[in-house]
Amino acid sequence: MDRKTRSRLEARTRIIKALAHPSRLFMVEELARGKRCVCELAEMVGADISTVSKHLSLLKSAGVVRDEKRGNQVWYELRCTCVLGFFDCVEAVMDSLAEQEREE
Amino acid sequence: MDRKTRSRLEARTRIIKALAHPSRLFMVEELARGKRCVCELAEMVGADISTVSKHLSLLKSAGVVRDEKRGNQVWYELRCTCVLGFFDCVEAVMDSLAEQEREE
DNA sequence: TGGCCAATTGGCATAATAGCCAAGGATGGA
DNA sequence: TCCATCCTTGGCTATTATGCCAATTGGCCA
Repeated sequence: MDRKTRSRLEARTRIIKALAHPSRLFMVEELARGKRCVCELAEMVGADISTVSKHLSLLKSAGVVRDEKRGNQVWYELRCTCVLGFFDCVEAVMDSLAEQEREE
Repeated sequence: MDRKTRSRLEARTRIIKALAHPSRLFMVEELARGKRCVCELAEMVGADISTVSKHLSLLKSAGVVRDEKRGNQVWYELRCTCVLGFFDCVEAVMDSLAEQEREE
């Protein structure tokens, strides 16, 4: 694996890692329905606001979401709805895994 | 976030996490071209065989790949090619991120 | 049986993540 | 100006992930 390939894969990995957490998946699904502010998401996720803020910051730096300040609130929105396409595939893999386990 | 939702998201997370590593991405792309044995992949990735074996074991338990013993070798193959669809989306997110950075 | 090769597993050290509390910065209203 | 609210950041600990070496398993062949 040469340096160029590795660098390309690391860039992809940053985005995939950003999605690889239950709370972040939850927020992405929620943001697919519309903009939400941090305190709303924190309430829904059921974690400390600082934790949720860090999750959002991570999603933002990965390019998955975008933020917008309004007064003293910060609203987040999905930047790329194609991310939702991930989930269909993930479901397919899960079905495939279930099938595999039945085989054994 | 209720218990049922969390459990569903954790299941999805397992699969996404399995893809969230440069070497594993590399192997998935390589397996998209056809079956490969562990030593071939280890050679290509440029890591210790034991490391590659653990990566493959992780991908397998996530349901992304399947293995098949032939003599004293083990061949791996993609179980669900839809995983490749991830990458198109990832590219889109990366483009979107580049755009975001130009804006700022 | 003994030796070799492929692969997995155990063990360990290091690095990266996650989550909370506390502190700080910004905004809006009284 | 003072205070409350919203959010982010720093700091810390606990957990998890990574990658190597060493040891082990399993198959093949002489």
